Amino acid sequence: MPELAEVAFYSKKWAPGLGDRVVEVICRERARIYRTAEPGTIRRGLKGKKLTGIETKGKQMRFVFEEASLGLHLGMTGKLLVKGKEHEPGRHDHLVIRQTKRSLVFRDARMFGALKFDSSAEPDWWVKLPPEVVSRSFTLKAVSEYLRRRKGSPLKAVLLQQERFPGVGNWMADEILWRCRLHPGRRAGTLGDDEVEIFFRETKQLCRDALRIIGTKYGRPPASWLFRHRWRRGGKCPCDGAMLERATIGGRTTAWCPKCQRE
DNA sequence: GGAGTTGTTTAGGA
DNA sequence: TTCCTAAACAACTC
Repeated sequence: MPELAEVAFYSKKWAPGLGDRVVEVICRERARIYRTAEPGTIRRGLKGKKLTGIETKGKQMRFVFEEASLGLHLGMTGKLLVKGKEHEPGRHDHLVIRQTKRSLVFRDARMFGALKFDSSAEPDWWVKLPPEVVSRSFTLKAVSEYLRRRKGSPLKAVLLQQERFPGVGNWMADEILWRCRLHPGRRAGTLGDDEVEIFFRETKQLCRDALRIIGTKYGRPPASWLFRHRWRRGGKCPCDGAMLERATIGGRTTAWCPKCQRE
């Protein structure tokens, strides 16, 4: 489920644990989320440490402890919860961090999520993440160059590239292209300068809007967004009422309006 | 029972 | 080399 704004929202779920110390770490050892970090390392590295900070970049999260960083990606079905300090881990609770007053829980049914651990303050895997779409260093020039580099790819596939559009996922990509009135199957190299500029502007703006609406209180986007119509059978374009189309583009289910987003 | 799911990585082909 | 696509991962819902 989680894209940029949902990740921002979920990261705050563990905020009640800020300033409190880790008493015990429970890992479901064989869970696939440990493919990128040893459970033993995480257990030893976090025990006794105080949670001091929470950050997100795109779909990545980082929980900062004293002399330790825990990286966390929610994958497709990951969720963060806070439970009582005696919380008995459920079937999909693969990581439970017990503090003095509560348990911080990472729950993930499909286990596409992943963890990372480092005992330094600024681990490479965090520092080297690409600039956020809403930041100043996300520029028209960078987007324009990237579109040229991926000139043969459909726009939908390009927007899903985390190295350039960190945090953009399936529904956000559809929403951006719908706002731009660009067909998702359009090849990246065929855009004119004016279209590139619109693409750049709408990408940034949608990320801002999503963070505002979903990022802090998990609000529901207004009915004027494609979001509210894209999954419904017989969904209609909120702009002109035309029946939405659906197909696999860039390997993912894609919805668009055939009337305003012409090929 | 089968198809589909808001993500990422990797293998292999062009 | 570089870029692009499809498959694999796993569990749940419709």
